[in-house]
Amino acid sequence: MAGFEKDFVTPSRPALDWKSLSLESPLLAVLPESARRLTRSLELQRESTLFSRGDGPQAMFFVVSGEIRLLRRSKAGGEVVLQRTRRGFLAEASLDQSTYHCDAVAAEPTRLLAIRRRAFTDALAVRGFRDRWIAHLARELRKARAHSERLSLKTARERIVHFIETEGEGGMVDLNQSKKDWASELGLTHEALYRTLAQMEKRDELEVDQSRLTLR
Amino acid sequence: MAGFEKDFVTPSRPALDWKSLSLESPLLAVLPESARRLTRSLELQRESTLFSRGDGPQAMFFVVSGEIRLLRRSKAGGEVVLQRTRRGFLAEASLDQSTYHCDAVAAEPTRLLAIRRRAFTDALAVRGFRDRWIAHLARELRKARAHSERLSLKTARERIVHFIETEGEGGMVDLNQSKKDWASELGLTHEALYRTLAQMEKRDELEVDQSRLTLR
DNA sequence: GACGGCGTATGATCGAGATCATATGGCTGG
DNA sequence: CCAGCCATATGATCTCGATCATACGCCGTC
Repeated sequence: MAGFEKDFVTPSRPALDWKSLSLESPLLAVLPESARRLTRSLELQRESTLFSRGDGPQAMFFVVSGEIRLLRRSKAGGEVVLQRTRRGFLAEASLDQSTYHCDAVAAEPTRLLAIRRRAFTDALAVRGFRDRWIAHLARELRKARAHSERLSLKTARERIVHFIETEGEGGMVDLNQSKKDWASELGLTHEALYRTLAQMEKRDELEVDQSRLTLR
Repeated sequence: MAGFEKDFVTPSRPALDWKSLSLESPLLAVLPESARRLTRSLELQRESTLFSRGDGPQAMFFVVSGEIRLLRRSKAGGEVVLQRTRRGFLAEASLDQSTYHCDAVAAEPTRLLAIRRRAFTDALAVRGFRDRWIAHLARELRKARAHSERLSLKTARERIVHFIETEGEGGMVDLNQSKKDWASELGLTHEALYRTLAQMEKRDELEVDQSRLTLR
């Protein structure tokens, strides 16, 4: 755990900037002061381990930048990615597990917040925070299920349309990521995405203006 | 809403069998008595609508049998499935929405429970139930994310391995569904699944014994 | 006991996307 | 200012899974 325990007993450290963190996530904005006091920032290098299977969860993590992957390694040496998190809470389900069931590894240099577990569960006793946490989980769940449904569509065109219909407003979305990243979110290679976008544009099914996509 | 409102004011109806419902879901097992009293059973025919976009949520639904699909219809007539639910809570995120953002339609004859919304949110104030609801959401979220991750794998073989590694125990799973249903969960046609299983078995990568799959 | 429906299984063919390759423009850091 | 990196973009080829077809065995029904 990379000397993680020590961080909480170290008396004083550079104060976190909760103003700007609040912009990262509405949930951080309402995190009670008592929990904020027991929150620390940490940085991980590429490939370094945040926690391992069997560890007891000590904290709730929030990825500020970079990427954490949850993975399960089989004896055969194969590894399977359970989840990738780039910005957002990590392993929300770990709160009520006595040990982690997977490993967490930084896929690139990553900055995250660690909210002491006990402080976080105490925060959940606070009505306002708890309600938002429930709402957060429910929203993430809806998003994840829509994502699954999208990935089970077979053609690039269908996935694109599904994305615009579900993530957009009245047949229009503004991508807030590169097309390359979008391609991987859609479970496609970037080549396939570029091609399909070009084709749909030629057929007048879609209008592409930078990162703004409009369905016809 | 299929005369749904009326159900709650009708004074007495055949009592629900909470014993057997509790076996369906551990959450139903701990649903407080006050909420149980405001729970009704309903049956929907194939193609009939449970609720429509713009309706205010009146209840939390639990699908007992059959299938409900949440879908968004575009003006162009295209429809996009956001989620399919066969057994389990439906649209957990609807609790804190003032109106539904999608339609809900029965894909086949479906039996479900409707827990009056107010009764459900009141139940969430009860500590024991709330904690379990949070745990439920977190677990479903983990499952949904693992599912997405699996669907973003490109080959049938990889998806099968991912499934066994994540859903199974020590490289072994017991499917509790037909291979055909499993194929659709994996985002494959059943033909592709049968073929890949046969191939993996021939190569001694996998042992298939009825619904029991063991990875080597 | 015949029939129909469904899950299981495999063969043949086709096509969409993966893969590999190449090119261009923009941004950044030395 | 140039070199290098990355997102964008498109061409050529190949592969895996989708699709269509056929068959078998099980089970419940009439």
